[in-house]
Amino acid sequence: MVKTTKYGKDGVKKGVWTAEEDRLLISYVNKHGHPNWRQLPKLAGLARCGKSCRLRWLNYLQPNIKRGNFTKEEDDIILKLHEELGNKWSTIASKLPGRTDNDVKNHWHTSLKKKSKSSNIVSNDGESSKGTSMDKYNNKISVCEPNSDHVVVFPTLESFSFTSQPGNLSNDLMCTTAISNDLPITIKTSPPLENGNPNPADFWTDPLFWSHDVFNTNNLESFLGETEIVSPCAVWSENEYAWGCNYDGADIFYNIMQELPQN
DNA sequence: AACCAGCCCAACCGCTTCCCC
DNA sequence: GGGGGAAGCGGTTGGGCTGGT
Repeated sequence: MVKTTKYGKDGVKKGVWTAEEDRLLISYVNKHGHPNWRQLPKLAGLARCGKSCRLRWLNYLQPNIKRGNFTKEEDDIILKLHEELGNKWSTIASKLPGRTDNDVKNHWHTSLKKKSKSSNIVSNDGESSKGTSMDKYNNKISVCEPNSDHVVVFPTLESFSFTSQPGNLSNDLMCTTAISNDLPITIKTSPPLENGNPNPADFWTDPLFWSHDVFNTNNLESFLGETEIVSPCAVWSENEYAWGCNYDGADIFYNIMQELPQN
């Protein structure tokens, strides 16, 4: 940013706005509106370009601008919409009253991008999205279905077994998830296999690999004979693990979970 | 207290889209 | 249809702030 005041070769002022400039801009727009931004600075007595005036008004001076920290709800909306729309900041901002595209964009780059990175899902068509996090210290996995508000929280996560190194995919990569609550969740698990181990290669490519619906933990119990789901798991990178699940009839997700730091 | 690194965010730049003639 | 000007949009910059050493 040009925070110290500078002048362009055409005499146009750049840099941080002074209180007096703000006052002039507010006063003019309140009286006349802004039918023509290019003409506005001349008429308002400002040594700025129209673009600069427009930006200052839209991002800072117009009424009902909300300042201060983003709420958890706003964060969730941004994360969800960014997943659906990508960097369509103005569209995302339009869903958040009082927030500007610049606000949303800055907030994304300074805060949400990291959050988003720590909870990626890779779907079976190879595209990345977000929504899964693992907190093994608090025994929780959360799964957020792309393109919906639906979040499933697996309430207990009793054991993990990661036996391979980052980048490896082999038959000894297993994730054991024990569910004890009677929750209305749907999970597809791998069918019993001849050798007892799923093939991790299929895990990445075969959408039919997971074939059994389980509608609650009672069904799960009757299906598996025990309240334990064993699914293939890959060590994706340091502190990141991948596993697969499916619920509510949605397509197979290959979830990348980041191990959260212990509090 | 001084220095440094990383973060935050206001503002700019350049490209795209829209709209009017 | 197309040319030009205005507005909109997203990427990027960099000064100030803050927390750590």
